[in-house]
Amino acid sequence: MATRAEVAKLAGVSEATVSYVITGNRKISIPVQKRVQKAMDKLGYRPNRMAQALAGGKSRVIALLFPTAARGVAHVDLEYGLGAAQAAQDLGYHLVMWPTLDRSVQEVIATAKSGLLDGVILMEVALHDERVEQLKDVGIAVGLIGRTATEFGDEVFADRDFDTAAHTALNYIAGLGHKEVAFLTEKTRGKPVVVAALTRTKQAMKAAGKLYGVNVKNFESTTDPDDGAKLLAPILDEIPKITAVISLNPGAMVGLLQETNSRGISVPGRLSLLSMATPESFVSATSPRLTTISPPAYEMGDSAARRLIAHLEGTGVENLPPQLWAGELVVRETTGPAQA
Amino acid sequence: MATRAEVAKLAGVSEATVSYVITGNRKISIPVQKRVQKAMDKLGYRPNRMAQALAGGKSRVIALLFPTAARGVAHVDLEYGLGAAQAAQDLGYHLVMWPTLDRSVQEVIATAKSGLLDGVILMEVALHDERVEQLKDVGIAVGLIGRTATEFGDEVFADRDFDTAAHTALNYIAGLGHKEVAFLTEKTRGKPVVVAALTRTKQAMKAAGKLYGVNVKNFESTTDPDDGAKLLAPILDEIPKITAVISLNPGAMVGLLQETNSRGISVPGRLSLLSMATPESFVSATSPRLTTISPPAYEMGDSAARRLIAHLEGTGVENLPPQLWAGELVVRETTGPAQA
DNA sequence: TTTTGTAGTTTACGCGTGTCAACAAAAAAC
DNA sequence: GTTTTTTGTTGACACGCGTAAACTACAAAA
Repeated sequence: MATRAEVAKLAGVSEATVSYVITGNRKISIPVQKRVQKAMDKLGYRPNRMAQALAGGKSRVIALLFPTAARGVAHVDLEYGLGAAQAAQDLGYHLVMWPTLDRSVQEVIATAKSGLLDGVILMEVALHDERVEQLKDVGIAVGLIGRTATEFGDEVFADRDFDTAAHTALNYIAGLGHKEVAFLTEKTRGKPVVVAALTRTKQAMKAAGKLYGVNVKNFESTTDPDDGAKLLAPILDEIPKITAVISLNPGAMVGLLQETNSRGISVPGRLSLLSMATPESFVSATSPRLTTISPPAYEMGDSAARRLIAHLEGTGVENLPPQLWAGELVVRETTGPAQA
Repeated sequence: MATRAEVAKLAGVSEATVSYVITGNRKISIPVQKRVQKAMDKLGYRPNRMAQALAGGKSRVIALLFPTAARGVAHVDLEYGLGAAQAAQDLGYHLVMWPTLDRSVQEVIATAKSGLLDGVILMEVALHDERVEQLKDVGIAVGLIGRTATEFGDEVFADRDFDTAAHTALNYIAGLGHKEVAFLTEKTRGKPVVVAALTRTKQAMKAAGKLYGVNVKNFESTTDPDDGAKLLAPILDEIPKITAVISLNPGAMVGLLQETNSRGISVPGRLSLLSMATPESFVSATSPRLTTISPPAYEMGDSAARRLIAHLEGTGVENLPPQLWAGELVVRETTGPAQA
């Protein structure tokens, strides 16, 4: 653990010069730069991050909040996290995992005030998310995976492109001849948190339905597969002409799929199923395998982290990955032409 | 962001006294303690973690390595992470997510030398895992989820209790009258990393098989469900008397299950299926739902983190959660009596 | 009264860095 | 040749805390 002083002595320069070589905040002549670089290499020098953070007032650490209560923690959250963590590392930052049971940000704020955190990434964002205000009020930078009601502006976020996703879904479904479609969404258990994604998708589906001449009827369920299974009968009873189900609720969707199996309802013969939020790893377990339009979670995590860090560093928004992601339609075995 | 100096002035004591009140490393009279406490509360004081780390030589930050290459990152890894992160928070530590593509620890070592990391938790541990030596050689504390070949000693780890798991599995299976069992394990794609869990489970299954009078025949597959599906025919051809499959390979298991569905092989009539490593969230997608003995990943992450931190702080190993976890047998729909 | 002891508190410094203001040397302008 | 400007480098200090060593006050022992 060599220090700056040792590097300076070995290179025959002052400590300040070593610092400026590292940060590039002052012009240093090429020969001196080389001497310093050589000395650093020889000593295996790495600046002490704690000292950097203390002197510079920035820790270059961000936190990713995992809300563990409302609907549990899904595999998709892990992908967000891995994408964000990898991006952070690429940019010289680090990402700490921050599980929260109750969506409270008190501890996060305290930790940020203690200098450990420069910023926070939130998931499962509500349309009116008080966490965002609370954090911004005390001067903590916030990045979102998802988005509040605020229109673009200077918000730092990565989110699904709900409009495009809905259009892709209904264009595909309408193309197969389906006219009556059930749209399966989530009902939060316990504390009601209206996630922004839900509202936005509902709106987008409504609009896209009109555009493609498809009747979209909304159904709700918890994320418990058993609840999804119980929904099959009501859906078919209420509107017998329904020939397709599009779901934003992966848990309920697999339950519903299982129920079709056990009741001998042909998929995709009688009913086509399209999931808008099922992670790749999950699909392999379903049979028949679900047709999906899933958001690229890893890339969204990456984008959110890069945007937050760009915001922290005050660098521009050029060369950043996209803000909105529609996700690709992957046709598998649960969708087909509507019955005549 | 009040500082120690302000607290000291408000309380009418020296800065050192404030420090000692916080750390408890010197005896301070009760009245003074109360004055200081009151001053801290009034100012909303939080010690600056960067300064603490710099002065104290400890960052109280640990990293969790996510190996993203060999078999991808599974949901179980997220649970390890959440358990470890929560434990860390409870103990005043923080856990950074550290994805690694190639199992290299060079960057981790560099970061630890820079003072940001006090220790590291490794997953997917090999019997002879060079990462452990590399880290320990440079004085970085290591905790394991899993375990190397080293017998207990002073190793810091949480691992599955393979013997108990194997006994539970075979006791249950033998009790159903099965005599010939296929044991389905993982074949690493690409770089061959022999994960310790694999070796240990094989041994345990062998021993337990003898004990319960069950013939256990080993089969290998990648974690790709399609590969698992392809294994059904060979298994039934090679040893027609096989009536049960026990799997350590969740991916292959779901593929195999799907293959029984599509080939009309009755589960559990003709073949019973028992998975030893399928996360809860995954099970809900399978139909019929898999009987499992799964390790409690959250608790194992918790245990590993607590043990690593206890090691770092030099506190004893009393009051720590268990080191070995067998996991509970959850009987669902894929196991039943052996055919006569 | 002096000495010894002890509990409680403070002084003083180090941890390793970022960066401002000052400075020397070289180049440019006059 | 002198003054001004530019370029490159450095000394000095601040960041906020932990802690060893010194010190004070006061009680107990001699």
